[in-house]
Amino acid sequence: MTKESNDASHWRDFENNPLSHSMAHYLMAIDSLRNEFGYARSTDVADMLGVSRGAASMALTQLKKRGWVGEDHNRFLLLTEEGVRIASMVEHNFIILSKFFEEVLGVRQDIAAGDACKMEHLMSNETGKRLLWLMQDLLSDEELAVRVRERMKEYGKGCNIANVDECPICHGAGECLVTAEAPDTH
Amino acid sequence: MTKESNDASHWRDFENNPLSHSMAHYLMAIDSLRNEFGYARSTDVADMLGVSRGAASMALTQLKKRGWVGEDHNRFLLLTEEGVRIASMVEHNFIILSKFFEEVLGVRQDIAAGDACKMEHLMSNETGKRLLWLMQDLLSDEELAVRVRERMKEYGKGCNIANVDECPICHGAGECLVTAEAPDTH
DNA sequence: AATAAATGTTTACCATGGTAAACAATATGA
DNA sequence: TCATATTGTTTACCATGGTAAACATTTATT
Repeated sequence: MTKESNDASHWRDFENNPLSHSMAHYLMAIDSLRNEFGYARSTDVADMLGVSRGAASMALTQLKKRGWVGEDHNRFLLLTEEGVRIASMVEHNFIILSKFFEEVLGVRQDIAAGDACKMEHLMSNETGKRLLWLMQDLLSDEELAVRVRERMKEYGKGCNIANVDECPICHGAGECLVTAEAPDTH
Repeated sequence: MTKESNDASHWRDFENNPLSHSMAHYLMAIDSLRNEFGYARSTDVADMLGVSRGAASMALTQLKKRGWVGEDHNRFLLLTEEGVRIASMVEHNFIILSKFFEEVLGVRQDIAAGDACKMEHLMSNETGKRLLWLMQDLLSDEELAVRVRERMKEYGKGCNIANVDECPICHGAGECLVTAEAPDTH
């Protein structure tokens, strides 16, 4: 294996993701505003997202060009069919991820929501649907679900793996985060 | 609730993440090169990541300023203690996520790896450690693990939830992705 | 209808993180 | 040693996605 073949081709899929985090939130803001107030204007979107009217104006121009946003007969913003599909997927991914982190893994609510918000637009539909499929069981009252949740309750103040060799992931090879403190960067 | 209070304050944590996707991969490239060849130079990093030497030069200057990268007595690139910690966490997160997607959820290997690569630097240590804790069980041969994996095998060609009302997440409210096709954007 | 307020757009700017190309500094080999 | 390669850095540029401020347009209100 040459060093070039290692990683070069795929790591930049992140920046080439067809849907940016920013665009996802513009779409969801329109969806949310229309559900709550029945209409959405550029300024409302800007206020909801906490950006300037100029930023919203330019972003919405892009979204219209991509065919994800349109206007209704009153010139209010409207998601196209495709726009609705994308916004729905991201919203669904957020709910799936945050519920999984919070209700299955037992992560603190704000951390769970923060992590989910960052990842929501990056999880593929395939992964999202399978995670949902699993959670149908894990959030039920059946024995399997109860035992998984019981197991997570044993996760104490920190991870109780005392020895790095016990890590089922790295098997003690190299640096292991099981016992490590979180860096300042997270 | 005003519309402003909704979402404005947190969705931009994504772009304010102290560790960018790009920076994470520069750190991991140095780690990987040193493990494989015993040294890492700017050009090697550029080749491994498939970017120009100029881009690598500028990125590495930033990483040195942040105190995550240094040079050894031969002027070869070196991760600082903090750099190692960050690179390790991201690498660990990648392994945890891709194993979870592939071996627990049954996602196709390339999709699992792609999703994990995009999310690796965004998952908090808290969430990562708890997911690892859960996977210690789910990847074992114990009854609980076997039953979870059996359950995932029942996930057929698609999600078999025929009716949106059956979705345990949205309970039929609004657009539901359970039965939806993946948009082109993923 | 005239004025004022609200809304929307454009412009010049910022930062990140790429490129290509010019240039500078090191190695290396005849 | 001297010429050539390799390695590293800088520069001018690109795109995304923000800001503030100027400007234009639309909607109310008197």
